[in-house]
Amino acid sequence: MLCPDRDAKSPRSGRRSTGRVTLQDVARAAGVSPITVSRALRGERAVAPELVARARAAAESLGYVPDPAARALASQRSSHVAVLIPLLTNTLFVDLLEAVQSTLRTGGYQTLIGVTHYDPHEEEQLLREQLAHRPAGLIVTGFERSEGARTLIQTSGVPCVHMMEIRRAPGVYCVGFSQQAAGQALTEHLLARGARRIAYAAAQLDARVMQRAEGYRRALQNAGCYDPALEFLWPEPSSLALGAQMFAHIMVEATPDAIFFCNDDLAQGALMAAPRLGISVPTDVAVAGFNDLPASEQLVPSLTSVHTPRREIGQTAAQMLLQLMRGEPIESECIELAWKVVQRESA
Amino acid sequence: MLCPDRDAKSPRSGRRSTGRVTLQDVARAAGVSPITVSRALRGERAVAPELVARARAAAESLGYVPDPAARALASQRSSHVAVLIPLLTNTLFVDLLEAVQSTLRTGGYQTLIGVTHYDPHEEEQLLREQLAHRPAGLIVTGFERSEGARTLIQTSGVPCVHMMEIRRAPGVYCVGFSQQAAGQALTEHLLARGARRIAYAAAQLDARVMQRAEGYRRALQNAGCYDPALEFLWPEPSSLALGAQMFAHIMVEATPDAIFFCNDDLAQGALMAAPRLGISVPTDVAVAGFNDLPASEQLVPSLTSVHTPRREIGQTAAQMLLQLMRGEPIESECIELAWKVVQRESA
DNA sequence: CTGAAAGCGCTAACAC
DNA sequence: GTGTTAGCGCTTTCAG
Repeated sequence: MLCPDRDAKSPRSGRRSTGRVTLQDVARAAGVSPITVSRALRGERAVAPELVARARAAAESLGYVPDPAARALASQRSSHVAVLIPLLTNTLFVDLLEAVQSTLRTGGYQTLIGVTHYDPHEEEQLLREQLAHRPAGLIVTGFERSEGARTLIQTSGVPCVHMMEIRRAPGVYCVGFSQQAAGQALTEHLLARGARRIAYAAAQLDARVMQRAEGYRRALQNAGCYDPALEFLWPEPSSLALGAQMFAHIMVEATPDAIFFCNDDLAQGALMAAPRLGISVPTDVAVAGFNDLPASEQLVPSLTSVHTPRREIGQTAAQMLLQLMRGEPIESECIELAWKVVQRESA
Repeated sequence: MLCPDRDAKSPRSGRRSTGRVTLQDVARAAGVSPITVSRALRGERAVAPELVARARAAAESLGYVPDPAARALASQRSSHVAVLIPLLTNTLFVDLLEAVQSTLRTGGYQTLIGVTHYDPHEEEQLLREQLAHRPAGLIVTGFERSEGARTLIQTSGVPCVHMMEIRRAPGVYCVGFSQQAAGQALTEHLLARGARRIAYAAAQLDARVMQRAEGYRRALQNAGCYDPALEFLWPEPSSLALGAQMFAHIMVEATPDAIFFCNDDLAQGALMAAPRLGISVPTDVAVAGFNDLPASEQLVPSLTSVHTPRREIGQTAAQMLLQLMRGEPIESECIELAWKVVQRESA
């Protein structure tokens, strides 16, 4: 079964034979040329249905598996997609990654992860490494990056899709939503519920956080109750513990009647810490995380959050990239997904 | 600067030139043969220091980046490492992944993720796909897998390191700790604190959960207070919500004086739900998650947990794999890392 | 619609 | 220590 006459033609036989079942072996078994098998298996160009069947059968019976390295070398394109995300410690990005990964897998692509830690320098370095591997595609988070990184992406010629933010520009592919609009909507929702002193609690301060802050500001300015003293922008990394800390600080310093936490971590930490802090959250304090806060609505009288379609963003971005990589036409370069404000009252 | 006489020797010139800077270009610039540059850059075999310097300089000035596909094809080994984990929704595995990924990166390897969803069939399928890419190494979680998967790993010849569990056997590489011993120690700790009716709350029921349960059982049997009615083994996937549900159920059905949750998720969910459930956790109820529960000790009088060195496991496993891939000698095939029981009293 | 030839860029094997 | 030669397994190009 194993390539009986593999060395028939090479005089200094089998010098580097790897024991792998090759296209050549399949071709011999199917009684056609290697290139025909290649085309048949890839479904590229037109091949007589009968030959396709024979090729497939032969490949199947020999257990043929194409060698990705050889394929990449010959075609100048690999089956890898590099995905760059800021952190793995934030469930938002993990959810995105998971959705991206599983969608790409169905398309036959492997996912290479890169964690930037919100560091432009590290992102650029990572991009350089990843692009050296000639990935078939690239998925990055947001638009905030170094000039060098931008150039690397552009000149690489590798199709790239941006997640989480949207920007309408020619040749820019993105899937996300308007962070600012979402922030504004959430704030308006709190206003509509009667809150007036709404604090904004943010950490990390990446681009998206600041866009949400801008939405918050506009909503309050429109309502005539913007107060800079209610903005708490802390640069350190977001975490549950920091959320608890900020919550304690804000409740004491600012006596707000609602708090808009810029993300889940902070909100969740605040909610969990509340009992210990002895701060009995008054009925009119709403805590608003930016996404879904699992199982924590019990801790406060009311909880407002914006449900953002994380998994859908990851999936849609991956699908768009698949189309790009396959050279298929794209309907829209920029897909804006819907989020919604969700209000939950404690039971 | 760009390969001036690239087509000098090929009659039907430039048929498929890719514009990439190749080893050939560097060799020309350095005035040596390609293979010498290759060896110099890889630090393989002995090359005259002077030539090494010239090669490096030329590579640097031309901006040469080795082509991984060509390298993989020629050498039959890629620079990819496949990492298989059960879930991305559990922080344990995310932490492991993060540690593995960053350690591998320092060694020049790329991480390919595979999520098995605790499904042996899916794992086998994934393994098949991943191994087709001839990864340089493989990292998997635990030892519980299908016979087919085991065979795939063995016959692939790809070095493989197991995380999280330990098993001393020739040719088996692993980094982890004894789940059973940890479970037993935690239970004994609770016993020492005076608890007698200790419930075991578990979900998912993978191998590691059951090993911890076995430790729990032994500790209670030794103490003469094992009661099967206190074991709650629910097969559904673990989550915060499930933790809340189990907590309510257990407190009503079993009136325990301590609960050993088999993992963080369940414990955290229980802690968060407690206030709403109206179950004022009595002073003598200890809730023990299996790992670190961030910022939640405030919710119960006392919290016992086992701190397992997740990041250290990931890092150590990756380091071991790096040694294996480089053909370096390994001191120990099986590394057992230390965990510790941590007791925190509410302030 | 099918095939022959020619590499993709690199490294293993062997000589010198 | 260095170079020569011959591929790794696939796909592109160009002819039929």
